[in-house]
Amino acid sequence: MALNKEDILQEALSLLNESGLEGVTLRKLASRLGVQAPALYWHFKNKAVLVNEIAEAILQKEFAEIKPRGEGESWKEWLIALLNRLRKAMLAYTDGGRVVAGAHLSLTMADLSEAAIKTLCEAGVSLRESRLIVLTAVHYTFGRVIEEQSPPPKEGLERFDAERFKQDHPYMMAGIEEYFGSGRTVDDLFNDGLRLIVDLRNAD
Amino acid sequence: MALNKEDILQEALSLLNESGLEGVTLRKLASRLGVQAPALYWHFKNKAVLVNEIAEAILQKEFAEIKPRGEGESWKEWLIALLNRLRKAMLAYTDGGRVVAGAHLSLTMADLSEAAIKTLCEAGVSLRESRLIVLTAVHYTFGRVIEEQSPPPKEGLERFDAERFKQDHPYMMAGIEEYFGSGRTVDDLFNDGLRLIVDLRNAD
DNA sequence: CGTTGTACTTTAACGTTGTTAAATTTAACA
DNA sequence: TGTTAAATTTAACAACGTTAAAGTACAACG
Repeated sequence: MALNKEDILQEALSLLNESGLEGVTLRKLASRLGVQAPALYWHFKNKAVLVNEIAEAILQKEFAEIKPRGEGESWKEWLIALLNRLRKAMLAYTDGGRVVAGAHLSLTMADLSEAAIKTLCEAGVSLRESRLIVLTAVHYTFGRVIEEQSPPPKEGLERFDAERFKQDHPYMMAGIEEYFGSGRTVDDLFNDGLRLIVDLRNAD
Repeated sequence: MALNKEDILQEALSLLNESGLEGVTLRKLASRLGVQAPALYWHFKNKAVLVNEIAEAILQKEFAEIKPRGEGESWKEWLIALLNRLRKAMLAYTDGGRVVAGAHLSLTMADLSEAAIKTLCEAGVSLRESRLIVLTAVHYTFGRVIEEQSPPPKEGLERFDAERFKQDHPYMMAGIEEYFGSGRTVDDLFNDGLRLIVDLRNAD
């Protein structure tokens, strides 16, 4: 019963979720599949392409098909929904942001960008602005998710004077308190930023 | 003549530029410093904190001091200039984006964010919007630089049908041609995106 | 002068990683 | 059955981060 690319990727995904990107090791992955590490080299030429395919698999779970814009839906709402799905796809796996953003040459990302630019154009936005908005929103989403998935402050990593920090960054602290104190979440924060980019400044 | 943190970081920076992040190995770094690898452990508790300090050093080269807003300068221009410096700092080193974005708990980044939010507030922007704009712009910059520093398509990495790709992504291709064909650069693209975020939609 | 102690480095080793070469098993088909 | 291609194993390599222990330098102190 020969191994199969789909199964390998499936197991790689759950290993990723359990151990993080650094934990995805060829031997661990092989062992879970009941096989020796070098066997994987028959299916992937090296680890880098394995990771690339993991990224593709992550995206594919959410973007098997890309919903076209609905009737009563503005292109802005549509684009925001699309990028929420992109974020969700990456957040679904440990280090998903780093994995996906680091994967160059992703077909799914290309299809997604193509669909987005096309949708904006067909809604009357110029080609240049369509591309600009989509690229900006995508990169924002990458940067944002990578930050969200950064490891927690690592309790006690060298002595870090929290009191001193607060004192030196009053605006940051006040801003955090003001924002989350009013019941908003990190999802809201992501979408508020997105709305800046698509120029939906005072909506919802 | 004992080693010294500054010298180690300086050498680490040049090694980073020559070999990329994966090339920054404790043995290579030690060898350049005329020392054995374990010697570095007296100065850094492990490689992770070494890399964190490398990130800090990268930022510090550009942000030893943060220029306050000038007289005739709008907060939008000021913020855009600041983020251009941030991008420049990261682009100055191989994998600088990944290194800096991956470094959590960077004091320089915190100071930078604090200064930015403060500057916007003092220019009359609300605390919430100041924070929102700054966070969004910073994450956009991270995502963008990481993408810019992604390794070149790796000539011939598995068979990749460029012709097919162009055919399947006409809007992307047209958008690229339209943009760069008119003499614009990647720096322009970065700034055009930035202007979306700070709401400077039709200015140059 | 000799001793003690702290700052810094080396030597030696461990376990783990990605990867390759070669031998070997498994499956498919004539 | 015999042959060929597909798939995996065994064995090994160099390189990695990291630790423990020993060693060196040098200042301070009695």
